[in-house]
Amino acid sequence: MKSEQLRAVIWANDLSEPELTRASAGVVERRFQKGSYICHRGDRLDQWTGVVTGLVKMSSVARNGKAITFAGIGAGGWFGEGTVIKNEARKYDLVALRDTRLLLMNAATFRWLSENSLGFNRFLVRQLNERLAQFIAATEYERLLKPATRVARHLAWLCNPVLNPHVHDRIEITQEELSLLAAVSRPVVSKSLQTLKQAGLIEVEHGVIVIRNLAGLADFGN
DNA sequence: TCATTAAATTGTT
DNA sequence: AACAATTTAATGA
Repeated sequence: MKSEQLRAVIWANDLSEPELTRASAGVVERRFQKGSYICHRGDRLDQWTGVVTGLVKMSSVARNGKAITFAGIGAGGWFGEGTVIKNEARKYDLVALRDTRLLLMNAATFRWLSENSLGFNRFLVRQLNERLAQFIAATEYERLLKPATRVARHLAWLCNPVLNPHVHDRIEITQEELSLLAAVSRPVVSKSLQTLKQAGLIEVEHGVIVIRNLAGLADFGN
């Protein structure tokens, strides 16, 4: 991939010119159709992955057969550093919820950057810290039974400026996609969105949700 | 550019 | 899960 294309990526700002050149040599773009698996749990997809456009769901299947969603990754988000760093199999499924363009960085390039680029490591620490905060919040939210609260949290996470920097206050997501993320039925999403709208936190358009009050969303139900 | 049609999305039963 | 209503996207004049 050309280094000019990589400049649009959030961590490119943290890299020096030679580092950026090196990085771009190890990155390729791939497209995934709506509904297709990017990888299954147990695969050895040892590539660091970024979302250019689209929406990816990280999920797993529990022993009782129920699907558990960990997180949705939107435009500008990067994931998979854990499997690359530890060189182990994926611990979750990755599904494209809509047509998605991904950037894949091979493991050798990732390791070179983490060993040579201070800026790259700064980015990684910031990202890991933010994700840790999100997962801690997720353990708490499992006990929250109110559907509107679950939907609100997922919307707030999708808007997280550190994890999904290119998602701003306008999320292109259908209620069906949101129901897949929040693990509730689509009618419940429909009702929940109306509740959140009445609370003045969001605006609902067709295939689009506009965030009016991000802090309020993250805090909804508390 | 505008009208017609097909497809997607939403809200409700 | 299935329905009707609404909006967008696609097609062709």
